[in-house]
Amino acid sequence: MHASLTMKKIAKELGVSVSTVSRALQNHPRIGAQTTEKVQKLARELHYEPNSRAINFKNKKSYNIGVVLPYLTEQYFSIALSGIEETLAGKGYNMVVMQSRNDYERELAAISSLIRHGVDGILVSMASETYNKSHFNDATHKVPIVFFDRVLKHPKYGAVYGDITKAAFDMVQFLITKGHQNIALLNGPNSLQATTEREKGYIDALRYHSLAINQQYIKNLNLTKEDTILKINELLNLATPPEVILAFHDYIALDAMEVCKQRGLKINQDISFVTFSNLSFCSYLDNPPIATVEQFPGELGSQAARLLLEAIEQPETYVPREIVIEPKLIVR
Amino acid sequence: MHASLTMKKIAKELGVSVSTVSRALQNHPRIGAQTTEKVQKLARELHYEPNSRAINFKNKKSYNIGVVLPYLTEQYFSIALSGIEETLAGKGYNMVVMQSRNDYERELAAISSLIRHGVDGILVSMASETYNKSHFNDATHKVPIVFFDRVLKHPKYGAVYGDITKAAFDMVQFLITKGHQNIALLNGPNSLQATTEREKGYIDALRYHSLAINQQYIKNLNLTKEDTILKINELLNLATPPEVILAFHDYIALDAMEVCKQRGLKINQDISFVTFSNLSFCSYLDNPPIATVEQFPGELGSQAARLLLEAIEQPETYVPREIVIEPKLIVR
DNA sequence: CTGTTAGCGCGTTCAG
DNA sequence: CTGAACGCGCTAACAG
Repeated sequence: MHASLTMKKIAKELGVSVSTVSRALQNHPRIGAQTTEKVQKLARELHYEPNSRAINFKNKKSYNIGVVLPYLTEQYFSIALSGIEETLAGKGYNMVVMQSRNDYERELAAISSLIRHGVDGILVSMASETYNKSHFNDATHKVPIVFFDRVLKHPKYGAVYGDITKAAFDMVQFLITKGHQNIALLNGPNSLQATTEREKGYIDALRYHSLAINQQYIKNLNLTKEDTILKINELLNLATPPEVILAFHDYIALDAMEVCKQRGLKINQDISFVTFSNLSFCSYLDNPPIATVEQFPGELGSQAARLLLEAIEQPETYVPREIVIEPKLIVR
Repeated sequence: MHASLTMKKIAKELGVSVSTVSRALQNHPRIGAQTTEKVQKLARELHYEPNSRAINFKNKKSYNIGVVLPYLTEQYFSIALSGIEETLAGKGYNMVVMQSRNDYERELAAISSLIRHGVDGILVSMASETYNKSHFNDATHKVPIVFFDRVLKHPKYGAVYGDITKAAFDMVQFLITKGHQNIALLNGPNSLQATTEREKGYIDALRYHSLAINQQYIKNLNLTKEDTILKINELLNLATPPEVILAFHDYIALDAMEVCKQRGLKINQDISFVTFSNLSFCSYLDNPPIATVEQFPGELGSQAARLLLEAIEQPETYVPREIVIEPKLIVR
């Protein structure tokens, strides 16, 4: 770690002014050819690199984007993150990542930390425990915010998400046409917008096919394994247990499957599962969920990043808007 | 996005000097109680927040740490990343993440981008395609570098990694005592230090138990699925195919298992697998690898972060060193 | 073509 | 107790 080499030093060395050095380094046309050459030569020899902190300071930009999401160890989010990184990198931005762990306080702390660290904008996938949303309002006075996947729908914010209602509708319809009638829903927590939408699609499809809605078939989960075990047992204990279960995502399905197996049920025979995420390892299972909804998390992240960059780079013309990514039903 | 609120404005508003505002905001003892109160009150009302870019600039610190790793969608790395994030967050640092995708050029670009963005230090898990290491040398003149997991062993760099030789030795010994003799190794690429170490442990254990080394049982993979399929087929086509296969990591084992199944072999009966990572979803498999090595990636990341913070915060006393995390054999 | 000056926002030293 | 002045490194408007 050398003592930092500044333009000042190379200016003194060459007996020219700092601004001449500055201009020579950026090939300013109004600088003499041999002066420019002389400066660039010495800069190269000394391995001069401009101090990015000074430049950021002057430009009021850091070219850093904050990302706040529940867990980066969840494959779904890590794929989204990968999409974000790719898009940002292409535009010269870097990505600062923080996990909320689905906790409101942590989400709050993450956002304020990012702002204090001087990011140019923030991408957020909301924590499931976030009921009070005022911190987003505070933050957006400082930097633009765009939501992805777990979004807050409000004209003030950009948002990129999948059409969960349609996905749920399509999924249930598919199950009905396959002859299933007793279809249960292991849904997410109430705090997530998608939970309501998923339930709506589920109910709409049943109604559309003139099937009764059984409220006992609808369970909201808090995303802990314990709760999943509790709720799947409640379903299995019903007088008429479901034949198919729509699970919020693959890990919920896996935990529920375990319980079924322990109770002597054969997966995809006595009971089947379908899910709302399409994680790669499911293809390695002997009895994977029979259908799943691909939500294209990478695309989600990428589009959100693009929207945020627009907000940052064209603030005058930018209008917060929502982008909907069509999910795709995949039958295995 | 408001026009930025600076100390200057609140100073003018109150008819005091900027330095008074500065001092009042940090509760400087030599400022009058009511002045301090007055300043802090207005600052609160106006939601004043110090401009971190200015502070970073002055302090020559960004409190940002760069992390470069192959793929953040690989669970192993995302767990490491999670450990890094947690440790850094506790010390007020944020984490800037970039993927090398195992590509040398991308790794190079990532490191130089991070330096240009002004990070205070860099954590690296090397790309498998990185044969030329000079960029690390260049980079470390600007900021400290600490390696984790896929390390470059050199006195100049800090490094945190698992004792792969011992892990491989223990694993093979376990298999031998279980009565296995024909043990093959689906190893990583040659560019990774761990590949050599794993092979050494494997060979040492066989020798220790006076078993012959069969070079045909040792395969190096380039981590593509195609190559895995190729090499497992080569093993299965041998006159005496192996009974057990040590796989570099779980995804390699899964791909290899697929091939075995297609060829009519029963997993854990005709042929068994053991692996060098312990990914959560394996517990959901009907026939998971019979044993695995837990390498504690979160701990690896966390320790590397701690080491790097030491390098950053106590540069005078810091001496680059290596920290070895003992892997643990897990029998299922 | 090049040097001087000013300023970005903040902390700190030096005066008073 | 408080203000003025300076400097961090770089860029750019303003003078020559």
